[in-house]
Amino acid sequence: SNASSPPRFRLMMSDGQHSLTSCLLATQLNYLSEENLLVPNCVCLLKKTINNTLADGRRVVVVMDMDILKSAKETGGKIGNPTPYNTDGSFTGKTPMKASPMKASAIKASPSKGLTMKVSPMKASPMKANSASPGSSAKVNPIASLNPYQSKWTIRARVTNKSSIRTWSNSRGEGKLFSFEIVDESGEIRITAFNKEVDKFFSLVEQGKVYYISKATLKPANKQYTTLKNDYEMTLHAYSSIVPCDDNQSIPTVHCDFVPIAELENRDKDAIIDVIGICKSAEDVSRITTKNSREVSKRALSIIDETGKVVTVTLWGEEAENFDGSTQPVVAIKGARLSDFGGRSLSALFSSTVMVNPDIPQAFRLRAWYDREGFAVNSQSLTETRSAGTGLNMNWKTLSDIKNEDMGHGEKAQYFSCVATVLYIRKENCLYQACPSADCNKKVIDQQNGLYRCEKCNKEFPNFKYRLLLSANLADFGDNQWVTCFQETAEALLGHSAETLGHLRDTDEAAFDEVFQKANFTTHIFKNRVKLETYNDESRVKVTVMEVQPVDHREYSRRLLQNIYKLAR
DNA sequence: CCCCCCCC
Repeated sequence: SNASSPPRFRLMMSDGQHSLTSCLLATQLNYLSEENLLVPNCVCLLKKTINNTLADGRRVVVVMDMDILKSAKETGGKIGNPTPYNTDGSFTGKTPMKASPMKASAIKASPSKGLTMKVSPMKASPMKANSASPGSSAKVNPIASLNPYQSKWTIRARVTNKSSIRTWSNSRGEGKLFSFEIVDESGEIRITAFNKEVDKFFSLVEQGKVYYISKATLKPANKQYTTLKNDYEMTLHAYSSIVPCDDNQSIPTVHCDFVPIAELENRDKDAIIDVIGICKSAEDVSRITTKNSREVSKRALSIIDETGKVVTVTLWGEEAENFDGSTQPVVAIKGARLSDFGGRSLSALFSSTVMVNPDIPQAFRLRAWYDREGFAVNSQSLTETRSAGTGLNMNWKTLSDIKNEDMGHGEKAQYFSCVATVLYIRKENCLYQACPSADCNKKVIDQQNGLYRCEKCNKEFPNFKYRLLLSANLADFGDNQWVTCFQETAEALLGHSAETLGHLRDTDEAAFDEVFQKANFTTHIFKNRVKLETYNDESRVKVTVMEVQPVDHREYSRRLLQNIYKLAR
């Protein structure tokens, strides 16, 4: 080899009828090991290497691919006379080597004349375990044996994860693609189809089915983008072949290593894990804008398993849009990523497989457990959520609890949620004229000259804005409670803006009254702050409504059932 | 030839 160029190795090879002297790059030489003596097109004998890399005394019989021979030819190898060697490296003196009949195939030698080369393959031993399926002349190669230096192979594998069609547009062009993952007994690999191959193969390739696949291009996988255990990935091209296979008993189906939810606390951030649980509750789907200003749908689920722990899982895109959690299905995800958001949470990736009510024993076990007792367990979530959302980590109280538990008597204010019905809302003094400055809500003084003075801003304005400050009496089955609602919560309760109400009060008293009538006896979820306040030596518990939300009756009923269940045992 | 894995 030349010191200034990448090291090359001179090889002498023979297929039994022809011999070849070739130069290979060191990287190609790495393939010359026992593990890949697999491709039957050509039997070659590695006589010696100049470098010490393989100079460990071994003589290696290498079964190589046509493309290697071809590229070897182009890089300086030359076809010579037959020079057969025994597998121990000794010269037989005869031709050809142990030959089995097989139809000849041709290679084109570039650049000029076509060159036909007969091949008489020797059956390499690793192939025997994967002999051809009945009625097929194709030999089946293990996925693990594939590499870019051999192209004559056929694999038989099951589709474990199929993407939807995606388009791209960048400086290098635009197009569409889809990809899928396949598995056989030996390993797994990702396959990508572009443009025309998308049209040709997208509908043929189905999740879970088994296919014979051949004539695709292998290239190194970018490990940055894949968690599959393969150094290569596959690209389909015009001549690629994908043929459905019915004889699929031996091909493994998707295998999951489900991690119990409670166990997620001990796993590392960014771990890729499989998880299964009952979807206890699901958010509505929502649209968010990413940092790269892309719009995407998302939906968070809360899933629970036999450990009694709950974790939030986020689905994205179509998966989020199509998910229906209303029947509390079993959800299994292969390859979800563990994040540390909110303590511990999970996110589905593009490479994840999301299965709803999968036909697997773990799913049936979970279903039985949940319907029998799981629904009522005092579950704890690994994911702390600040928003109302799931209703799993809410501090639910009845109104009588406020008094019985002396809520708000401590140093800090306490927060609780309740389901309660409006008994009465005071109309009197519910609206005030406030400073029109954006961040100031101070009550203004009517100067009676068309101007309104704000003491806080120390300014006079020709206008004011209406703001709401409601006193309302709420009741549940056990007690009632006076609460205060400021602007936003008051607007939510009354269903009108402060501005509208102010205008109504000034112009149409009957309509104004009706708004209050309508709000009476409505039931909501109230999220409240409670604090004991002392004014003029008189202490009273003050409850302020922070949020008013509609009752999710399904979720509320479940909670009631759960409470009944707890009382009953 | 893609390679986006996001948000709170």
